[in-house]
Amino acid sequence: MERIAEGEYAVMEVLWEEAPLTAADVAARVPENRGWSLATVKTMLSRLLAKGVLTHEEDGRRYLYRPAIRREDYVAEESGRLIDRMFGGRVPALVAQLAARDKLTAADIAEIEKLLKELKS
Amino acid sequence: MERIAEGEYAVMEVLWEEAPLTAADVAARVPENRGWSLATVKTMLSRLLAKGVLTHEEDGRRYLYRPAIRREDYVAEESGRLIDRMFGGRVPALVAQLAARDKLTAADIAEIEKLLKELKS
DNA sequence: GAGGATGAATTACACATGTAATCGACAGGG
DNA sequence: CCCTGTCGATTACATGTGTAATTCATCCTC
Repeated sequence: MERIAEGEYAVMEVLWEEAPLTAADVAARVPENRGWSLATVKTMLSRLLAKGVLTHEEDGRRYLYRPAIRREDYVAEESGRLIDRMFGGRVPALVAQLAARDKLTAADIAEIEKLLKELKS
Repeated sequence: MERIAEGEYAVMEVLWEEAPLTAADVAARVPENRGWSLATVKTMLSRLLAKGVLTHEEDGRRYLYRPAIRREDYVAEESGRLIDRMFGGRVPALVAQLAARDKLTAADIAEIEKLLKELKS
């Protein structure tokens, strides 16, 4: 699957949240803190189309954009890539790292334990 | 902290494994499948120096390179970044994702549970 | 029907990255 | 002492990315 750059990912998030949308709609929904102009968003949309991760259908003079890939699939791929690169593919190594950095709250721990318990059943 | 590109990261891995090293040593230790020339490795080293994530000391006419940042720190930052972007900062969401994708072996699960149990004590 | 708003497409440009080649200095072998 | 190999430094160049401006067509409003 094509890589999606960080900025482009923000556009994908918008469309995973709600689709189809026009370019203007997407621009309106992109997080404020990006500070993007409509032109910038349109560039992103073109590039995402070129990468094949978006599709568009004509709606009069405009396009309606929608994702061509599923969020879960992309997220799974990226997570896997990071775990492979940084943790030798070992998920426990990632969890150990998070633990060592105090990234796990008591609630997180409880939730993960519950998840794992259900997994085993 | 400065971002480290994927290729550059491979060079950092070498130096985290063993340091200090000369440029030639690093090149010799970079994974084969990269297929990099010595020149390429030297470019990487320069860029990593410029980013401040490596230091070098003179050794006669050569340099000896060594990491200026700790692997754990960098890995922690990158993991955090991914978890923030893709899972809204929620580690359990990441674990759930991995579970749903069958990325967790029984051994992984057992190991993680052990880890979490120790954490609580 | 003319002019402004709005769409997508095209072009722009700087910085990052992958992937080197080349250059000038110098050290060591003959 | 000169040649050759080796060093780091400089330069190169294509592609990706962030961030638009410009262009050209078209629709809507007055």
